[in-house]
Amino acid sequence: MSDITTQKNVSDRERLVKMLKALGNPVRFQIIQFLAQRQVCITNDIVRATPLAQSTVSQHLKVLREAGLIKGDIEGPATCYCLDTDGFTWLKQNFQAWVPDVQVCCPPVERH
Amino acid sequence: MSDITTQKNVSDRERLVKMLKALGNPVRFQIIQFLAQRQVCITNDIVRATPLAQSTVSQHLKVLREAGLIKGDIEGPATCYCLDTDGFTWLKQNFQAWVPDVQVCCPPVERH
DNA sequence: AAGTTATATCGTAAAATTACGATATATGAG
DNA sequence: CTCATATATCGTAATTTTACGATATAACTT
Repeated sequence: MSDITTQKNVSDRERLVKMLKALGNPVRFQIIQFLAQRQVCITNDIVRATPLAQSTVSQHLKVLREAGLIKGDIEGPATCYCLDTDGFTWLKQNFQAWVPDVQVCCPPVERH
Repeated sequence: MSDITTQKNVSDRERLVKMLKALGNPVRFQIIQFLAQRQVCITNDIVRATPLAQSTVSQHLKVLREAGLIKGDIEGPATCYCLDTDGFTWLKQNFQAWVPDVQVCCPPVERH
């Protein structure tokens, strides 16, 4: 309990950090934007909206899935992706809770 | 303009993604938490609150600085760090704006 | 001036991420 | 059954990130 890596709410914090990490990549961030706009689409729609190889997109989708940001339902030969409602609700709440609201910062301090 | 990597607001999006990436690392996230709690402290306070080497912490601080999340003022021989007010205000606003608010997701769709 | 403290940067090793092509699997069409 | 389509996974190369020790710099102390 002496350093900042041993605290309470570890699993919540880890979940949040995992989500932020997943979003902190330009390709994945834009896949989320694309999915938010399209609501529902299959993998191939995302691949075609991208300059990347299908396997690369599939890998990014896996990261987003494992972060709890998207859900994929198998529909016949394709996989139908959409945003994970619960995941995003949780993210928005916890982002507000964990990421500091800064009011005043860097007051002039005297250090001796 | 045909794929999702060519859109408007690129620099805002890039700035947001850069911030999310910076936060999407457990060490850096906890440095932010630590700074939010302590308001102001020098590098060595953070190093001592951490199991990591000084150079490693310094490197993480650089990432946070370059993402616009913290500011460092040189005070004598030490550097005095605090959260970047403007950066966090911008982040919170743009997170709300860019990260989708999901209401309904995955309606049952018929695919032919 | 010499020693101490605080920190950033450099060089580098190890690990993780990102991207690709190839492949395996599964579904639907003919 | 065969072919086409859709996608996940595997193997792998290139790049980036993460971490460390060593070093350079800068400011106080004595």
